[in-house]
Amino acid sequence: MSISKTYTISELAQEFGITTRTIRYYEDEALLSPRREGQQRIYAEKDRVLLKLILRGKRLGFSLNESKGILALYEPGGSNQHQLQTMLNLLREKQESLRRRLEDIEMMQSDLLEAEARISRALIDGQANGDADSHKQI
Amino acid sequence: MSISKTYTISELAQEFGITTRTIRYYEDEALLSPRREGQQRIYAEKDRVLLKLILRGKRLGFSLNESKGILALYEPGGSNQHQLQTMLNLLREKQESLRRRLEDIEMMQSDLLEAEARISRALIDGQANGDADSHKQI
DNA sequence: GTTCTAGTTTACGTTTACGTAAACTAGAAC
DNA sequence: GTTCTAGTTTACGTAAACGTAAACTAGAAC
Repeated sequence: MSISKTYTISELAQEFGITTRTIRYYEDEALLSPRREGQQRIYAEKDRVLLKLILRGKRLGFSLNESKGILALYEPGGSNQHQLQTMLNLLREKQESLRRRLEDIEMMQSDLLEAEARISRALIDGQANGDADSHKQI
Repeated sequence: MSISKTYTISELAQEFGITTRTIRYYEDEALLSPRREGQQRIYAEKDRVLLKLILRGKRLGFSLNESKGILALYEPGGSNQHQLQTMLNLLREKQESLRRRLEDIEMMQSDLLEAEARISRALIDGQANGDADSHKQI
């Protein structure tokens, strides 16, 4: 196996447009646990992927704690039947919640499309009047 | 026109599974502005719709301030060409951001599907062994 | 050897989005 | 008339997710 690439904290910060403070905070919250070299943190590709997943979760409105739960699903562990079943259940919950969010997005998208049509119409109407009535409240 | 239905604050709170405190807070933040009857708040259907949009935004990870911006897009106003153009731009930004979120969801969904497959396999393997090795870390 | 440059720890501060408690009001029910 | 039952205002408290500043470390560059 080739020695996989590693990253410094500021490299990751720059790549994802966040601060180093944020990355260290995620470590405090036990979402990341990079290797140490002396006193410096060394991030492996795996850590980078985790960070990406965390930020994706954030954009979707998951709390760090929820994301933590999701990250656990990617880990190899969970050895016995009971733990595996628990993980499967959690997984399905998360999938459900994603489906709901998908619906939310779709509804909001169609709302925004309607709004766009309405505003576009108003713009065109305005041009037709040579913008004579642009002071009027519609 | 028929007199449209109105709601009390606790009716809305119950319908959406939130507290009255939350609803009043949204009013403080100028996201809602219900009618008053004496000292009581009376919510019209319009207010209910706004509330629904706010909560949808919340589920999608929008801050109240972002939602406020989105709500503005549904209002009739914005009379002159410049304002309309600004709104149109804002609209398209929001649509872009929704598209990104949609991608996030799709990626996370496929990740979760993979995880599900992996865990299901582990479960079945476990059964095949009569769970003999359930203590082993995989 | 000192002066950058990242990186680190520690710790207090801040914003957002409410929770929670206290003290008041006003109609309804008895 | 008082006792519920919503509803109201005011105000302090809180959890999450960082921001920000201070004081330190350690290798690199000169």
